[in-house]
Amino acid sequence: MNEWPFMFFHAFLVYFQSLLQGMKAENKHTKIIVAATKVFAKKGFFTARISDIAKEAKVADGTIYLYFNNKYDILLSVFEEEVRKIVESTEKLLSLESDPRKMLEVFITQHLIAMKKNKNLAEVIQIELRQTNKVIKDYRDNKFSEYTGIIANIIRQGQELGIYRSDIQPDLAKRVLFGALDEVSRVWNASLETHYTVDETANQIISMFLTGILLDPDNLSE
Amino acid sequence: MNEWPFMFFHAFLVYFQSLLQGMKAENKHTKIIVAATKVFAKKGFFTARISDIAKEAKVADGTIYLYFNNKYDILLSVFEEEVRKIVESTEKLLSLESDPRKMLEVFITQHLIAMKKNKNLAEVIQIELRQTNKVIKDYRDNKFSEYTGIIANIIRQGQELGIYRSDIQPDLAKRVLFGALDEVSRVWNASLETHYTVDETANQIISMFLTGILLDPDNLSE
Amino acid sequence: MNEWPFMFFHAFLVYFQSLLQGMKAENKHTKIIVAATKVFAKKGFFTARISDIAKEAKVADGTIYLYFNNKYDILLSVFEEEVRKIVESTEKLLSLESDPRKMLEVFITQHLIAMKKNKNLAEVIQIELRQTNKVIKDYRDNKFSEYTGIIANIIRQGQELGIYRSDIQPDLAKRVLFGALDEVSRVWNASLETHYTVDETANQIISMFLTGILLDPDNLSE
Amino acid sequence: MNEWPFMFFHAFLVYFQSLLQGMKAENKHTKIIVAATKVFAKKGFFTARISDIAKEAKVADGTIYLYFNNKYDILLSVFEEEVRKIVESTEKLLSLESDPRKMLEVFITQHLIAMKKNKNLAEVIQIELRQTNKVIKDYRDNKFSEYTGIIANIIRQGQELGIYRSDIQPDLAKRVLFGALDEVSRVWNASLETHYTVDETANQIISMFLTGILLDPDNLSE
DNA sequence: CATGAATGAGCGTTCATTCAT
DNA sequence: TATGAATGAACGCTCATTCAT
Repeated sequence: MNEWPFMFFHAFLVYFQSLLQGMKAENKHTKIIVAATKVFAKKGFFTARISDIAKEAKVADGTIYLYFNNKYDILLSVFEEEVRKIVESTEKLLSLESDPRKMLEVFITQHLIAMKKNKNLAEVIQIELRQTNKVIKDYRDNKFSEYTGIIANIIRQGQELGIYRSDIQPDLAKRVLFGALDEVSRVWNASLETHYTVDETANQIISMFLTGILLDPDNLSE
Repeated sequence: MNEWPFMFFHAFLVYFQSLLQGMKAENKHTKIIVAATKVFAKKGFFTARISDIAKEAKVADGTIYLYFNNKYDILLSVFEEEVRKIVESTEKLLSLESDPRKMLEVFITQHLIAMKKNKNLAEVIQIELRQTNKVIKDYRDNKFSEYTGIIANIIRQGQELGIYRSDIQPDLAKRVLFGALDEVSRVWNASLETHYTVDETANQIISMFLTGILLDPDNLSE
Repeated sequence: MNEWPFMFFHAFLVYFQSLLQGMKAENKHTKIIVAATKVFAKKGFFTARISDIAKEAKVADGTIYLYFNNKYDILLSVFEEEVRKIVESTEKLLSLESDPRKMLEVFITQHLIAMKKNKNLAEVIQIELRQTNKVIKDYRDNKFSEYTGIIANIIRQGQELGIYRSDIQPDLAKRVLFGALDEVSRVWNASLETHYTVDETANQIISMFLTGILLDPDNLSE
Repeated sequence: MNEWPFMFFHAFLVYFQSLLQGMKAENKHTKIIVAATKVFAKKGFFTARISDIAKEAKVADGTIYLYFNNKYDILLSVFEEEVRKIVESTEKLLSLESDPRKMLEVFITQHLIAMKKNKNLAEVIQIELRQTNKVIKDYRDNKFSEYTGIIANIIRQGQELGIYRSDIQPDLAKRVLFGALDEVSRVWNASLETHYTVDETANQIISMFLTGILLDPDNLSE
């Protein structure tokens, strides 16, 4: 039998199908990630049910296990995906700036914007950072520390340029700033009370972090 | 089987036990709180088992339900108890100071000391603040906000005395400071890496919060 | 407080309770074993559901896990219990005999009686021997081989007394006899067709195993 | 996307594939049977997964359902196929013999050889005979009894020729012999311990079954 | 009050089977 | 026919809570 036409067009077939399937698979994976982000944010990791995520993603429960190993794997994926996205967009924005003062302003502003826009994201970071098993934490913190590491790097650059105080420990300052930002956005999600706008909040935090809260810094308590 | 002797002496037993109960009750409640604090800190709220707490407290599982309505009620009690204690000790310390600058130093220092000394406490606050059902959160935040409210009050006092910048929003600043402190202590517990001492950390945070990280505050980015 | 009466009668109390609890626990454990034997026999290990066993034992599903680690542990316990019982009763009967010929008759007869009387037992042995994971099999076969080992021992005794042929391998003969007995009782359970009585069957097997099926053993095929 | 080329050549594809199907169908069916035999033997019916069989047969999971109705149907087919093969080869061998003594020797020897050579076969018979639902059992036993029926027939022939004892029940004897053979081969597969060779085993079983284990059959226990 | 055995609702996960391509 | 992604029913097991003693 001459198999030539078969093989030739089989190539086409495979090609077209791969186009479709790539999209399909991507879509389903993404759909589950998006759904899980929403559900985890709303109910927390432990209270969230696999069936909630499945329903939200409009797939069957079993389908989730075609894309993830287990419930925790979903959380991990959601977290890494969200962190990846924010690291990426942050670095893109920062590449446009060279002044470490401006860079911190950009970091602070975009973090707050991101958290405000995507409340799920804020929640999932909260959950991931505090809700899960310590054993696995270290690995993830390494992953996550890419993000906070950006702050430390900005500060180091500023110190080299003589803009930031050299007695400041960058690794401590990065926690101070991240903690401040995180707590502020936590409250946005947790409480129903009205709060300051993103701009106002960003300005205050920038100002506090850069110049402190003292009216007259030269006049410290004795 | 003749049950008479059993029942007869059971009466004795009950009587003797009742004698002990006045003092015991207090002790049991406390013992459970202490045990729960330890267990929640170690395993997290959802991963902690009632039987873990019971074992740690050396009581029977059922006994816990004589003192608490349900698992969540234990967490709430633990949280409130811990917050009560820290609010109390903080206010006692602050009552000895009048300079708002000194007062912030005291607050920062004692918070870090408390979290370092009692890692369980830090964990439980983390858990309580991020791990539990939103519906109930508002109530507790009100309860908890007594503590962060202290910061806001100090700042307001400082503003009235012209020490702190009047453009700073005290309710925002309290979150910024609490967030910074909380994140720093979270990392102490979460990671095994070595980190700065309490003193060093306190000094850095005090300095950052009061005067900012700029070397020359007058020379802001254009 | 004088604790003497308390402690004295507490001893009574503990004693009485231990009597009750020993019985209770024993009863529940036994109830589950009995129920599981019935259910496994009826449905097989894999088709049997924990809830079936619980229902049969009139306990809650969860109760089963107070007495057994997992489903397989139940099967193992059932098997060991049944084997223990039959080994025990068999050895009791055999201790009354000294003639190895009689002993084999006793073994064969009591095995068939036991299987006929307790069809569940026959089934559970079948299941256990063929239905479960090979990895664990060796351990259990060691346990089970106590029973078939009885046959080998009888044969060895007979060989020493010059009653049984010395060219017979006891370890092979024990499998031959056990296999024959087992297959016969398997069919009793599996098929609905009428079959020979226990006595008739026992006599036939005794006769076949001892003297073979040849009319004239001296006249073997050339 | 223009789907025209895809659809056009899909028609080709289907056409070419249809050409292959006559021969392929046979092959696939056989491939699946062979794969299933292997997998069932290795893991047992319940532990075996359809996907295991599919992988072993190098077909897609769904393909299996083009040839079999369900998982149990596969087992049934495997069993019948294996039994068919062994019945066929056994009868071929037996047709060369006329002496019922020789015939039993042939049956015993070839059964052990077959089980030793094809451990899968032994396992599948074990599984089929003991692992599956009773409801369906009778049908299959009828099917399977073709094989054990051979033993009964040999014995009946021997009885008619005055070679085998006329008091022996052929239907019982067939179970005794099959049970013995089956148990011996079960142990070959189940345990890792060394065991007798096929020849040695066959000789022992032949000898036991024909002449019994007594040294002097005339000297029965009183 | 104290106990801890018992309960049973509830969930994560598996896998035989289906079906669109 | 062939594929394998998708389905969803079903089950083993856990653990907060109850209650008889």
